[in-house]
Amino acid sequence: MAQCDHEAQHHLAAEAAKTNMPQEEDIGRVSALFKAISEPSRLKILFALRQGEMCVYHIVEAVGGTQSAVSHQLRILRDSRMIKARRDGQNIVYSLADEHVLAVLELVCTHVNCKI
Amino acid sequence: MAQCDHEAQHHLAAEAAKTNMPQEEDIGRVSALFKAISEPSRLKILFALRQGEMCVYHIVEAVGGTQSAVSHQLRILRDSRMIKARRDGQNIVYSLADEHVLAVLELVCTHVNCKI
DNA sequence: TTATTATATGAACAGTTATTCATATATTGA
DNA sequence: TCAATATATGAATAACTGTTCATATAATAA
Repeated sequence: MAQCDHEAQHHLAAEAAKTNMPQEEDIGRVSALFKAISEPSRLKILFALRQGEMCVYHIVEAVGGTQSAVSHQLRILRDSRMIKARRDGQNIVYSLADEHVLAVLELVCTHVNCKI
Repeated sequence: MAQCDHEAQHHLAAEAAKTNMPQEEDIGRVSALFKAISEPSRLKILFALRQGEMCVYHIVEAVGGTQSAVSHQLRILRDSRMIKARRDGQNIVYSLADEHVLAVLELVCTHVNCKI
């Protein structure tokens, strides 16, 4: 049993936390979203797409790495709805899914004090 | 070579992306930050701490799991500066590091609610 | 149709990470 | 001092993830 000096206060907070804890499913969705943008290669792709939509070839040109690796990462970003894709002839053109993506990126950059 | 219909436009975007790509070090810092909050167990801890500061025992009460596992996750969150700790007698009391943490959580929750 | 180009994907391997278990450290009270 | 409590941590293991390689799919042109 906990015997801390703030037993009553912390217990209330813990109870409130349990009450307000998002559903397991939502926790999973949010963590999946964070996970999608927690790898340097994927983060670079997102930063690159701030400049506008690009097909795979130019994304590879912008971020480096092999076409295969970039394709795999694009798939993950797409599955987690960070980016969207449309076919245009032989090419698939990718772009950021919506303004929330950019907002999250910039907010976190502020948090870590890095200039973008 | 890329032969897409938007060669000129995409090439410009790719060049701009390379020019504006954050330093490798900053990419690493941002992705590390996302990684810290991309696991369900850590995310639950952050959601719990929205209710206010808590000692380890009550965090365990709020999010479940073993004391050891929670302590390991607290360490990761602390190292990545998502939470801060202070000793209070026998207890270590944890709280969210600053308002950015909450802001990021809520922004992403909004994003998830809008989409998916 | 076949050849070429652009992109995607399955499998395997290497590197990473979360949990458990046992134990260590630190504080308090007797 | 010793015992009890609260928290942290090292090691081991299992699960997960990113990349590479080879190949598949899809669109276009000849």
